[in-house]
Amino acid sequence: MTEDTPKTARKRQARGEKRIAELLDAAAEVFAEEGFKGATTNAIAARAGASPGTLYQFFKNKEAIAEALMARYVEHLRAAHGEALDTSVARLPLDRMLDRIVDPLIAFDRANPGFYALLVDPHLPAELAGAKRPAQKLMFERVDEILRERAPALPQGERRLTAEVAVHLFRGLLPMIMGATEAELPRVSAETKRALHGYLAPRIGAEPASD
Amino acid sequence: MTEDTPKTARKRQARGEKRIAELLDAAAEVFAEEGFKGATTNAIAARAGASPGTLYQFFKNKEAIAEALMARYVEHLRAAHGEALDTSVARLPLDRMLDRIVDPLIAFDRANPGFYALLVDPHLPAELAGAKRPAQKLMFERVDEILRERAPALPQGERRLTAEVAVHLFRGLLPMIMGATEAELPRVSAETKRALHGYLAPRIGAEPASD
Amino acid sequence: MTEDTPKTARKRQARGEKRIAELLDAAAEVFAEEGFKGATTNAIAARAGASPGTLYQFFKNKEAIAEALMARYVEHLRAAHGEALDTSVARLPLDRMLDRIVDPLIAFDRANPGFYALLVDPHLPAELAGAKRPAQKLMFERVDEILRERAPALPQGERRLTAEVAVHLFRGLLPMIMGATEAELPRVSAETKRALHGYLAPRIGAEPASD
Amino acid sequence: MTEDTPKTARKRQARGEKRIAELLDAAAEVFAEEGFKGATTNAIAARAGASPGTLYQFFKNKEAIAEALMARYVEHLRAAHGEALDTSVARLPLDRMLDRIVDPLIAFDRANPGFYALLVDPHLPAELAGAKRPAQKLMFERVDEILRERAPALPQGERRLTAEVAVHLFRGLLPMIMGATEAELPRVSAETKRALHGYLAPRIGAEPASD
DNA sequence: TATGAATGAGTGTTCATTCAT
DNA sequence: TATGAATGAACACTCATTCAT
Repeated sequence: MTEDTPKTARKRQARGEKRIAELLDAAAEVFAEEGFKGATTNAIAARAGASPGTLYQFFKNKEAIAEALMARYVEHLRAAHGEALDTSVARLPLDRMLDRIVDPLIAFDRANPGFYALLVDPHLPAELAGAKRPAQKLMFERVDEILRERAPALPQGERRLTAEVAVHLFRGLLPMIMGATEAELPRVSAETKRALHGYLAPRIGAEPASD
Repeated sequence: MTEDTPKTARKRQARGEKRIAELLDAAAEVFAEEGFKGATTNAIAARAGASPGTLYQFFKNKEAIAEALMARYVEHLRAAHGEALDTSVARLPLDRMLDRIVDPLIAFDRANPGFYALLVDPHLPAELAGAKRPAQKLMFERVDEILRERAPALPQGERRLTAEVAVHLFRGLLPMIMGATEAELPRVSAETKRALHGYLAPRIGAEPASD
Repeated sequence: MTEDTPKTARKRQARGEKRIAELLDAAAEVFAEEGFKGATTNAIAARAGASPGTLYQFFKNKEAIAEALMARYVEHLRAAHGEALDTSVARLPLDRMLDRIVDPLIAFDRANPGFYALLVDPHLPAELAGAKRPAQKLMFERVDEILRERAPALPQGERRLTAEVAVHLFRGLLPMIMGATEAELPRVSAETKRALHGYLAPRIGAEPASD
Repeated sequence: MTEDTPKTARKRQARGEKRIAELLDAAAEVFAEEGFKGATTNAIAARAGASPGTLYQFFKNKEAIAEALMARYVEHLRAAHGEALDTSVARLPLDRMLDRIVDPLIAFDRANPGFYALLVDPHLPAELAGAKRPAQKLMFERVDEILRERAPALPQGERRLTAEVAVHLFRGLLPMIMGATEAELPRVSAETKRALHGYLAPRIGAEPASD
C-alpha cells in the first residue's frame, strides 16, 4: 500500500501542523528576543524541541519562517477584530471608537512580542519586507475604512495620509506599550488614545456626523 | 630629538582624525543600509577606502564604531539646536514653536540616516543600547525643559510622560519622514506638526501663557 | 515514532564518536607539529578530513580540543599502566622497577607526540594549563605511591619532592627520547634509567627492603 | 656636511645600541610572559616605549629579535662563567664542582626568564631553532670539556652522551627552578645537584682522579 | 632616527542550509 | 517525518610588516 489511508494522512497532516505551530511559536520568541538577524535557525529549532533538519522540512529558509509567522499574525489580527466591527465602530464618539480599536491592538501586541519585533525592524531582507506589508496594510486599511465611513467628505488623498499617520503614531508608541508594566499600562494606553484623539479630532470630529 | 615637533604631531593627529571621520561616515552609510547587525566591519572599512586593520586601529570593535558614531550625532544635535533656543521657543504660539523644533529635527534625521538606523533598532547589543541613551535623553530633556517653561503648572509626572510620548510620536513618524521624497516632505512635515499639536495643545495650550 | 529506535541512535552516536576520535587524532598531529598556539583549527579540521563547522560541532573552541585530547591521553595512560602494577613494582630491585616504569612511558610518549607537545608547552592559555594538571598529577602520584610503598620511612615532604624531581628529570630527557631514531632509542632509554637510578638509589636503595 | 663628525656618529651609534638593548629587554619580558608565538611585535615595541616602526628599524623581523636576544644571552653566559673556570673546576670533588657549575646557571636562568622561555619552546620557527643551538652548544660543550678533563679515559661517544644527558636533566628541572620562591630555592638547588651527582658519579667518580 | 597610520592575509568561530540515515 | 552530523562561506578581529612623513 503506497497510499496512506485517509485517516493516517489526516493524522500525519495534523501532526505536521502542530509541528509548524510549535516552530512558529519558537520563532516568535526568538525573534522577539534577538530580532530577525540575531535569531538563529538552530536556536529556533532547539526552542521548539526540534532539529534543524525538521525546521527545514517545513520552511524553505529563515525568511520563510518569518513570512509564515507574519501570515499567522495577520490571520489572528483579522480574526480578533473581525470585519463586523468596522461599520459599527465608525458611528461611535471618537473616544469610544478609539477604546474599541486601541485596546485590542495593545492587547494583541503585548501578547505577541514577535509581531512587534518583525514589524518594527527596518532592516529585514528585501523578500521579507514584503511580508510585513499585509500586516501594515491590514491596519492601514482598517483605519482607512473607518475614516471613510466616519468622514465621507474627506478627500481620499487626505484620508489615506491620515490613516497612514495614525498607524505610524500608534507604532511610535509601541516601545512604550511593550515596555510598560501591567501597572503602567493604563496610563500609556490613555496617552495613546489621547494622542490619536488629538490628531484625528480636527479631521473627523469628536462626534460622529449626525445622519 | 625623540619627541615629534609639535607641527609633525599635529599633522599626524589631523590625519588620524580625518580617518576617523571617514570611517564614521562610512559606518553611518552601512548601518543605514543594513542595520547594525547586518553591517560588516569589512564593508565599513571598504566603504571608507580603508583596510580592516585600519578600522581596528581606531575602534576597539564594531560596537565602538556605533558608539562613536552616536556620540558624534549627539554632539551635532546639541550644536545644531543649541541651548540658547530653548527659552525663547517656549514663548511662541504652539504651531510656531513646533516649526522651530520639528523642522531642524526632520532635516537632521534625513541628513543622517545612520542616526535613524541606530536609534530605531530594538536589538542592539547590550553595551550599545546604552549608547543610544544620550541621544534619547537629549531629545527628551529638551522637550521636557520646553514644557516646563511653557506650562509650569503641569505636574512633573504628567510633564515627563508628555515629553516622552511626544518624542515617541515623532519617532513613529520617522519611517515616513525618512522615506518621503523631497516633494512629499512638506505634507509629511505638516502632518507631523499637526499630530504633535493635537497631542500637546490640550495640555499646554495653543498660545503661550500671557504674563 | 518521534524517538529514534535505539539502533539508529546508537549508530548516530557511534558516528559522532568516531568523528571526535578522528578530530582528536588530527589535533594531536597538528599540535605535535606546530604547538598549541601555532596550530590552526582549520588545519586540524582539514587534517581530519572535516570542515571547520564540523570541528565546532563537537568542540566549543580550540582550548576544548586540547582539553579533550589531554583527557584522552590521561585515560590511555591510566589504562596502559593500570593500578595493579603499582604495588608489585615497588618490590622489585630498582633497576628492574625502572624498566617496568620507564619503558612503557617512553613507548607512550613516542607513540603520542601530541601529548608531549601539550605537556611541555609553558605558554598554554590559562584554562588549558589546568587541563595538563591531571596528566602531571597522574605521573606524580604514581611515582609518589611507589616511593611510599618502597621507602615507608622516607618523610612525606622529602618523598613528594623526590617524586616531583624524578618526574621532571624524565621530562627533561623527553626531547632526546622523542628525537631519537629507533636505533638510538636503546641508548637513550638506558641513560634515562641510569639517571633515575642515580637519583633514586641514595634515597630508596637499589634493593627493596627485605621484610 | 653630509658626513657625521666622528663624535656625532659615535653618539648616534651609542643611542642606537641603547635602543637595541631596550628593545631586547622588552622582548625578553614579553617572550617570558607569552612565549615566542604569543609575543606580539607591537607589544614588544610598546613595552620598550617605542613604535613598531622603530622596532623594525633595528630588526628584520620577529625571528631576528629572538635571535639577537639569544645571542646576547649566549654572550652573557660566556662572560659569566668564563673560559678560565673550566680547567680548575674539573679537579674539584664532584659535589664542589657541581656547586661551581650549577649555582651560577640557576642564578642566570632565574635572572633571565626570557632565556628560559626561548630555550624551552619546542615550536620555534625553523630559522630560530638554529638560534638556540649556540646556547645549547655552549652548555653542552662546557660540560663536555669538563668531562674530558675529568675523565680522560671515558670514550668520546659515551662522554658526549653523558654531557647531553646532563644538560637535559638540568633543563628538565628548570620549571621547578624557575617556579620556586626564593625560600624554596635551596632545596630545589640541592636536588638539582643531587640528581646530577647521582647520574655523573658512576661515570666520572665522586673524587677527581689523583695525578 | 622615529613615528604611528596603513595594510591584508589569516585566525577562531558562526550559522544558514544540506544530507545520509 | 525526523535526526543531527556535515558543510563552507562569512564574519569580527589580529598582527607581522611597510610606508609616508
